[in-house]
This record gives sequence, structure tokens and C-alpha cells, in this order.
Amino acid sequence: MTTPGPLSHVDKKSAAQVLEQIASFLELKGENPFRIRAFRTASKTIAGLPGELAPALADGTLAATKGIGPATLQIVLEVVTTGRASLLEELRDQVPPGLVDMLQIPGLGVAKVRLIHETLRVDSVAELEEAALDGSLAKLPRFGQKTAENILKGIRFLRRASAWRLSHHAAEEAGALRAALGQLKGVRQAIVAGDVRRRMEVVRDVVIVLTSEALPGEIFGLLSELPGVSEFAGQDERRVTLRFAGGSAAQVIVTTPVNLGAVLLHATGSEAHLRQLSAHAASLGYALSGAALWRGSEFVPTPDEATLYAALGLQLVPPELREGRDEIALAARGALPRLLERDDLLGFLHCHTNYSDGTNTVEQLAIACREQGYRYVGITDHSQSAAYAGGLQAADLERQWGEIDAVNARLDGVHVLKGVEADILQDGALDYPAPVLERLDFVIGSVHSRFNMNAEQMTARVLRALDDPRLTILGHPTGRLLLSRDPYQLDMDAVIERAAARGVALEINADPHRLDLDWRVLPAVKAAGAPLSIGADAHNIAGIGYADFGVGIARKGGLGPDDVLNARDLDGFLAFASKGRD
DNA sequence: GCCGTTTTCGGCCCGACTGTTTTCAGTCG
Repeated sequence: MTTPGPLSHVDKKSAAQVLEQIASFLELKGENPFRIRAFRTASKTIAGLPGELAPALADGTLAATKGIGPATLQIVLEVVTTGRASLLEELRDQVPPGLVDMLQIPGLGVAKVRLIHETLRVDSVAELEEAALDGSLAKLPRFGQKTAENILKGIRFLRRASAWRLSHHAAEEAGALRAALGQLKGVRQAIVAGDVRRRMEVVRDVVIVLTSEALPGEIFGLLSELPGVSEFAGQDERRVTLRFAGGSAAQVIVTTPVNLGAVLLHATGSEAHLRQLSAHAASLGYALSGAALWRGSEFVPTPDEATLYAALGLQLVPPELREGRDEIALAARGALPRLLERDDLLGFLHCHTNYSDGTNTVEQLAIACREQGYRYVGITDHSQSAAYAGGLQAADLERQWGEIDAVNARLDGVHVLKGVEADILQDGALDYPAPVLERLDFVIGSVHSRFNMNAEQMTARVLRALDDPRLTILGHPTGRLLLSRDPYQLDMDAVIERAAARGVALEINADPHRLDLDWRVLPAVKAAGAPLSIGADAHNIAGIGYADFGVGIARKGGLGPDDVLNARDLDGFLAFASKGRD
């Protein structure tokens, strides 16, 4: 029997990555575009698979999954059993891997990368940067000064982004590492700290705190045996940094149980919160230093964080709120808000079915949502202008409504709502005529095109959409993609004010690639009186779980159930959605 | 390479923007 290594959770992700990489290599080789697309489809299918990969492989469900054929199945099998992919290794010998890295740069596609490679003999991002700086890049046919500048900008963006990871990737890594460390001899407890614990939208360092009665050195001796650890660097006698083969890193901190509160607090951050807390402690004659609490020269035991906060006359500040805003003042007054919990969400909003670019049926999504405790589900496929995503014509919507009616007749315990994610067109109009929109239970409006309007134009566009009485929710309000695309130009204050005035909810898009609105903006939305709506933007059943990330963001923004539209019951939601319609 | 109410071969996503060009290739969502 094979025991799964601590990093076996990456199977699904790494299998998807392998297939995606193969697609990129084939593209650079000029292979049949449909073959390339097949690999991409398979990659997305694997990434969106519910549950673990190994069982799906073993019981044949993967082989029966649409988008997976004999060739891609074979590759997945090879990756899962051996951790390698021979096709990918062959391709790496044929095409410089640096060219695949270059494809990550916005504005560079296969054709340009091939041209650059063939005429300038550029094999890597570093060489590309040189060529852009020395002027040789701008001399290529159909290139110019502006192209070279954009490529330099793209390289810088990429460098900045690569030190960070998306929250869901970091949380997965942290969870797996925590589980592995928890099994080590002498370890009592393993706790995830750092940015992950504060539920930050992007994460630089994974941090794990271990409690043990043993000496840290004994624990550290065991760490190098963990599978996948490629480098191991001690920082001090209680802390080490592990580097993994995939390039990611994690800090491991060891403490005795009697000081866990202070160490965990310190390892969780943020720096701003710790600074303010130190100042508060000092005002009471305490000191927070060296990851311990002191009263004069006397060590104060803090077996948990609650003890530490209590010693300083504070409520326990939930990790999500430890950002150095107003949390310490609130905790001192006993006035910390009751934060949203996942179970407060009665409605599941924003999901795509197989009518547009999702993979599951209305009924499959409805059943899966019911299993996760939701009472209603708002189906929101793409609208007609979103051709690339298989957007629905009005006639397709009609067909879907028939199906929704049938599902509602069949299913108890969950109600399916007729919604849509309508594109907000260039002039701010929603992407269907009013009579179509009026027949829907609710409407999400989102910007999906022409991102580089200036702030004035984009603001006018969004404000006009907010003025439409049929609009219920403004979807992913800033359009950002974390670590890959900046938000579009938008006067957010004006948008918040108008949304509040018109009774439109602003979405917290919970897709971990977006997490948009940003949590830093949420207090202003709450103060203005506009509700927030947590939208998972699920494209398959696995995506239903994204709602959790949205809850994390809402908590960071200090939101409770009263602030969130889909924490209302079905009647409350529908009452909000039907505002101004009659 | 994958799929099938077009089913074992033939088809698979398209419209708009950007930066380069004087009519359009390449990229992106």
C-alpha cells in the first residue's frame, strides 16, 4: 500500500498544470490547434473535478468524464502514479521551456514568441528583457516602441506576481503541510498561521506553528525527511524555512504549549496589528517582545490567544480583522462585530451551467447546493454578447427557464432562481431588451469587455447600468484578476453611492482569482447602505466551494449576516430583487 | 485529441481591440 505524501493534494492541480503545459508546448511547435484545445479542455476539466483525483481515476469516473479521452487519461495516470509526464519531458527537449514562460506575458502569444525566438534567438524571459531594452525587439516586423514597452511592463508585473500565490493555492499547501507536520513524532499541535490564517487574498509565506515539549532541534531534524522538501534553512533556534521542489516556501515555528498564544499571534500578524497591539500593551505596563508577553521582567504565560488578548483587556480579535485598522479600539470597547459565517448564507448566487461555459446541469448544481445547506440557487449564465463563453440568446434563456421549472417541480428543499449574468455593454446598457430582463428573478450585470476605458468613461458606463431598475447585483465590480490583471479605472466612491441610492447590491466575487470587491472597500459600502452579495462565480460543482473565500473576504471587511444579500431568506432576496420594477 | 439528437469521420468559438500598418496579424476574453 502506498501512503500518500503530504503533498499528494497537489495531484489534481499538478495534473491540470501538466496538461496545460503540454498545450503550451504544442502551441509553440505549431501543432494542430484542435489537439491543443483538447489538452486545455482536459486541464480545465481536471481542475474543476469534485473530490480527489486518485479515486476518480480508480473507479473509472474520470475516464467517463466529458473532455477526458484515452490520451489525456493516460497522461493523468502517469502523473498520479509516477509524478512525471513523459510527453512533457519530450517536449521540453524540443522547445526551450523559457518560451512557455514568455507566453505568460500579457500581449505575447504563440506567434510573437516564435518570431522572437527564431529571429533574435531569445530563449528566456531574461533574454527577452534584454532585447526589449537594447532596441532589437522594437525592430522586428509588426513590433514597435510601444510593444517593447508593454512587454517590459508585463515582465515587471510577472516578477512582482511570482513572489505571491493565490489564497486558495496557499491554503491548500498550508493544509497539507499542517497535516504532514502534525504526524511528526513529538509534535502536539500544528496550526496554520500567517496570511492564510488572516484569509488574505494573496499570500507570500505559508507559516505553520507547532507545539511540542521536545526541543525545536529535534523536530527540525525530522523536517528534512518530508517528501518534496528541496532546501532547508534555519533562521533562528525556533524557526526554519522549507523550500519545496515546486518553488514554494513555508516557515515552520516551534513553541512550547505555555507560550502558544503569543507565538501564534506573532506568526499570524499582520505587522500593523502587532504594532498597534504592542503600543496598547505598553500603555498597560505590558510588553510584547520576542514573541512573548511580559509584565516588566516577568514572563506571562499565554497558552492561547484569548488569554493574551484578555490580559490586555481586549476581546479576542478574529484573525481576519487583524489588519491594523480599527480592530483594537473596537475590541477594547467590547464592540467587535459578529462576523459572517458560511452557514449564514441561505442563497447560492452566481453560477454557470452547461448552457454557457459551465460544465454541470441546472439540476446537478441545485442538488449539490442543497447538500451544502443552501436554500436557493441563482443560476446566472452569460448573456448573448459573451460569445466566447457561449452566451445565451433570449431563446436559450426561455429553454433554460423551462428546465428550471421542471427542476423546481422535482426537487424539495432548494429553490432554483432564474437569473443571468448580463454583460454591461460599452454604453452601460444591459445585454438584453427590458422585456427579457423583466421576466428574470434577478440580474447580475458585469463588465466583460473594453476594460481600458478611462475612469470617466468606465464610471459613466457602470453608473448607467446601476440606474437600470432591473439590475440586482453589480458583478465583480473592479474586474481585477489577482496577480494577473489590474482593476479597470473606476470611481468606486461614485459607484458605491449610486448603488446605495438605486438599491443595487455590490458583489464580492468569491472566485479566488478575483475576490472582487476588495475587502478594504467593504466598510465604505456598508456605511453607504448598499448590501453586498457573495457570488461564487462557479463554473462547476467544485466551484460551489468558492463561496467560502467570499465569506473570508466579507469577514475581513467586518461584515455580518445583516450586510449580506444572500444571507436573507428567499422572500427577502426576491423582495430586494423586485425593487423598483412595478 | 475529443465528441456524437451531425455518432467512427468531420468538425471543433468568434468579435473587438491594439499597435502596427496603410489593410491587418495577433491577442484576449
